[in-house]
Amino acid sequence: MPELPEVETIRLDLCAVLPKTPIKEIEVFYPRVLPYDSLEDFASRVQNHSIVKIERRGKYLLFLLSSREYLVVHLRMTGQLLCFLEPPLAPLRYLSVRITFSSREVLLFLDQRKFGTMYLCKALETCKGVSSLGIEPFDLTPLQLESMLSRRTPVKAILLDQRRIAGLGNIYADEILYAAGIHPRRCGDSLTAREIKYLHARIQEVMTEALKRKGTTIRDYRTGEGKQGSYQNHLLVYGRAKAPCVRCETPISKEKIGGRGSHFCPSCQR
DNA sequence: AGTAGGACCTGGTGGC
DNA sequence: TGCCACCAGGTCCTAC
Repeated sequence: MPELPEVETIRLDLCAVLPKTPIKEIEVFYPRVLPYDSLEDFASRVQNHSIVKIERRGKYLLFLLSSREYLVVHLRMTGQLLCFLEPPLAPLRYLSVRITFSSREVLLFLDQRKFGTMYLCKALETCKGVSSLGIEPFDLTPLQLESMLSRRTPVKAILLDQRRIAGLGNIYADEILYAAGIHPRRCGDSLTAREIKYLHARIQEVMTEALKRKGTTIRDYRTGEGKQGSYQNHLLVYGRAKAPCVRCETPISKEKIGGRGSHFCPSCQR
């Protein structure tokens, strides 16, 4: 689920509410949430340390601990992070991890599909997943985009490749390409300089708007405050297969491109 | 270097 | 209504 605007929204919300007090206890209810660390090692390295800062790279959340280690979290498809002042009384479905602070607040990691992961790392440069991430969309220059596109690969696959651009996912890739009027199957090296410049601007525009609206809630995504985002009300192609294009009324197509369901207007996107 | 497919999971939806 | 195949916002791995 969560792409850059969603993860950034969660980060901002958690920055406002997460306590600065030490972590008293960390309970793991689904062991595979920790792909690299043993439960004991993980708990002992987190316990008694506080969260100093929350950063983000691509779709990863990075909790800097007072031990100088990073607690790295990836929400994958259905992960949620919610902070409560008091631990909820009723047992929660899909609870993967519960972090309890010495001031009694709790941070819950809920994950219906259980794809989400958590691990510790000493330095981001050597951190699995994070170290190979590409450029943040907001830092991307038109020139960098041009060099990424100079290959015989569908432009959609290039936008989704986290080693190139970090943070774009399936929803926003479809929306960006629609806004840019570019067919997702076009090879990167077929784009003109003018198209690349326009595409670059649409990346910035869609990401800015999605962030402003605190992300897209299709089903599971919630902000750090447990609320829905609202960009789903502004989607023009994603999830609109067979519905009329808002510009030309041609039915929106849906095809598998680069292994992902891709929505586009066969008339507006060439 | 590329891409296609399967794996990891659970649950909602659409078709019959 | 009931069942089942298929699909889902992400990433990693293997095989071609």
